Amino acid sequence: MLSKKAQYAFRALTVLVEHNGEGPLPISAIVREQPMSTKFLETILLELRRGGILGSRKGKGGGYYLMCSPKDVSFAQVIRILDGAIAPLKCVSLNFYERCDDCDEQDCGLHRIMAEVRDSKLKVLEKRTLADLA
Amino acid sequence: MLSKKAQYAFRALTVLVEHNGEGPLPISAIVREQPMSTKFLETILLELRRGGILGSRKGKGGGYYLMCSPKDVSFAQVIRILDGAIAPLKCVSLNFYERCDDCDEQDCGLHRIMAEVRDSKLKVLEKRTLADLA
DNA sequence: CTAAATCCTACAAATCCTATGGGGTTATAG
DNA sequence: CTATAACCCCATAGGATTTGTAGGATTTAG
Repeated sequence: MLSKKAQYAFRALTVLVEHNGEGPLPISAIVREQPMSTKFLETILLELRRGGILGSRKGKGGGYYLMCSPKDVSFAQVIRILDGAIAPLKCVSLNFYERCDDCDEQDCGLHRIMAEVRDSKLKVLEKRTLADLA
Repeated sequence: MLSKKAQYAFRALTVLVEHNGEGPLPISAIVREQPMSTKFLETILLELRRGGILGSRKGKGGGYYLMCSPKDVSFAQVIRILDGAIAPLKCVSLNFYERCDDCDEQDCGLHRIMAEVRDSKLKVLEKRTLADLA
């Protein structure tokens, strides 16, 4: 399940996509279009900035803006920044791999099938981009 | 992400599949093959029984057994019993639907794409069965 | 009757998610 | 230069969920 954080992120990104190219958009303006906790959104946008998806400008007239064209930011990127692994198990995650203590990974049926699930999710989440939010 | 509960469930089900047809298998025997907390597993097997996947027999010589042939129990069934929704959002869940307060569902980009993710997960999870665990 | 099992409910412990608070820093306008 | 608007950062509170445990009740075989 997507966390609230990721859900809010997509709502905020929708607004940023709509205003893409108009220069930095302050949090207050985002919240005006998509009502949510300003403070919580602040931490989310910060994470997206650290994740390289957003840029920011400080001070008066500042705000957040997309670093790339919407069509170049996949859903997978956004979800990984905010929720971490897309795979249903750490031991089949491409980006957040952790060894599994209980199975030998080569000969584990669960492992094999969860890798299939991972791939089928990624097929959608890497194809879909912020441009599809509109 | 799969919960520990679901992971333990699949490990236990693997054992039950291997011993399918041999009559009831007690928890103690399952734990001997797949080490884990006996008590925790007890609650898990109980849920699987209530979910209709397992049957049980009480008393001496009792234990748990599969209600159907392994090939007739999909991963989706197991996951729904233990973890609930497979969809990444309640508002696109087939079995655990809840209305979404923040979007109008018809015209929500996130909604649309998460439904795609749900479908791609289900395509794998409904096809794969306990028979694939071996 | 006794031992081996499941059944059931409540709860304890730990972790994670959600959200808030407060102060600090930076940049612009005037 | 000052006021103000805005992002930056961290700590933490509160709640929800997950994970695991305890203890007793019930059932069945021998």
